[in-house]
Amino acid sequence: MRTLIKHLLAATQPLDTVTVQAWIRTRRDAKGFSFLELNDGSCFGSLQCVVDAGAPGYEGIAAFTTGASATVEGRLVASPAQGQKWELRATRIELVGPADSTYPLQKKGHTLEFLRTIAHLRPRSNLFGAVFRTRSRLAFAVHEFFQSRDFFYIHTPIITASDCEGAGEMFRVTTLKGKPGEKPEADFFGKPTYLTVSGQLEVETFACALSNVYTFGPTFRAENSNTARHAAEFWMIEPEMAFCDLNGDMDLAEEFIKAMARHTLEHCAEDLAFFARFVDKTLNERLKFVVERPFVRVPYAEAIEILKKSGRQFEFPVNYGQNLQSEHERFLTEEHFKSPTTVFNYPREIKPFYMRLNDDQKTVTAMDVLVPGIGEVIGGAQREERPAQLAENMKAHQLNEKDYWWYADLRRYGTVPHAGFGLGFERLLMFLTGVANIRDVIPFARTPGSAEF
RNA sequence: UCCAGAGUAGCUCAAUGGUAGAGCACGCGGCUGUUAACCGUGUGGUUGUAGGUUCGAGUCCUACCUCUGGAGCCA
Repeated sequence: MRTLIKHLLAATQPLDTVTVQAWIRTRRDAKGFSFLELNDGSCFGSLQCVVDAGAPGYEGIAAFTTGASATVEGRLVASPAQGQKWELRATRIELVGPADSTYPLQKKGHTLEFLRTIAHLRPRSNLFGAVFRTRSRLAFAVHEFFQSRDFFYIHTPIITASDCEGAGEMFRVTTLKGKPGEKPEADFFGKPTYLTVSGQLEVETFACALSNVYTFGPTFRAENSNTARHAAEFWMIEPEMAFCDLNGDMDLAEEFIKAMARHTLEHCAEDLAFFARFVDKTLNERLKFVVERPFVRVPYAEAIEILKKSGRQFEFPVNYGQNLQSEHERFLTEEHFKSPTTVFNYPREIKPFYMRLNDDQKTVTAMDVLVPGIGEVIGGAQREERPAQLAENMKAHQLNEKDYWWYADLRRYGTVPHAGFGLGFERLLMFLTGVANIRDVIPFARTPGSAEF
C-alpha cells in the first residue's frame, strides 16, 4: 500500500516495509548505488532514497530521470548524512512512467514567466506545489471561518440575465450560432445571458432569509485588464449579513483577513517558510503584524486630507469626489499607516446604486480594505434597505427598476439593514504568500488573449 | 486599451554594423554517502514574424506578434 511522503517525513520511528509512489526530482549516482530524490506533492519536502546496485530494478536506473514517475519499496531509516532526518533504503524500484530529456522542468530555478508557459507541469515545482497546497488549505479555512460563525454557504448562479450589475464587462453566454437575423428570444434562455460578475445581489436574498450567508465561487470579468492582479476568471468570497451595519461589516472583513493570516501561519508553515525565503523576505513579519495589530480605519474624506497634506507629488491629483488611484492607496497603506487600512464613507457618485446613503446625503456606506503590496483586497458596503431611497439611487444610476424587481422586493417585504463585502480569493493568496502575480496563484490563468490549457 | 521595456541554444543570459558565445540542462567518460553533487568532454541556432537600409544586420529603420513592468477598470 502506498504511503505519502508527507507521513514518512513526519515519522517518529523507523518503518520496515513502505511503498512510495512519486515523481523523481533528481538522481545522483555514487559508486555501487544511487540516490533518488522523490516528491509526491503531499508536502513540500522530498524523500531521499538510497538504491543499492543489487536491488531489483536497479539495472534500469538510467531511466530514472528527473520528471519520471516511480514506485520504490524499502525501509525507512534514520539518515546517516546531513540534510534529512529520514531516508528510504530501497529494496525494489520500478519505473512507472519515463520522462525523456525534453522534460522542461530542470533541477535549477526557472523564471515565473517560463513556468507559466508550462502550466501543466509547474505544480511539480517547489514554488507551485507550495502555492497550490496553500490555496487548498485556505479554501478550507474560508469555509471553516464562516461555518464556525453560523454562516450558510450559498451557491449563487454562474449564469445570469442581469446585464447591468455595474461590476464590470460581462461574458455573453449563448447557444446562438451568430447567423444573421437571429433574435435574442431564440437563444437558450429566451433572453441575453452572461457569466456572473458577482453573486452579491442574489446572495442578499438569502441573507434576508437565513441571516448570515456567504458565497465562494467562480466569477468572470471580461475587462481588458492587463495587470498582475486581474484575471478574467477568479474566485470570489462574498459574505452577507442581515441586521448588520457598516461597522459590523468592517469588523468581519478585518477578522476574516486576520483569521486567514493566522491559519496560514499555523497550517502552512513549511510552504510559508519557502515563500519567506525565496519569494518575499518580509512575509513572516507582515503576517504576524496582520494577526496582531488592529487595522487602521479612516473615512474617505480624511484619507483625502492625509494625501493632500502628505507633500507628496502624485502623478494623479488628489481631489475629493474622485476615486483613489493605485498610487494613493499604496501611499496610505504602505507609507503613511504602514498597515492594512480600511477606507469608508465614499462619495455617492463614485459608488454603485445598492450602497446605503448616509445622513449627510453625500456619502455612502462603502468600505475598501487596502493591504500593502496588493492594494484593494476587499470592497464592501452596508446595502440600501429603504425602498424609496433604493428607487432614487437606481434612477440616479440610470438603471431600469423593472430589471431589479426581485431585488427591490427584499425592501418591500420585511426589509432589514444588511451589509457584506466581496473578496478576491487570488488577491488574498497573493497577500498571504507574497507571490506578486495573480497568474501564479491560480492553476490555469485566464487573461485577455490567453486561455491555453 | 494607454505608456515603457524585452524577444538570441531546452532554460538563464552575452555578443563596437564585420566568423553567433557562455553557464546550466541533456549525451558520453571519470570520481564520490550524495543532496541545485563534482571533474573532463561532446551535442545543441531559420537570433519572434514580415519587409526595408547597407558591400555586409542579432545589432539600424517600419509594421505586426508575444511576453514583462506600470496605468486605467476592479476583487
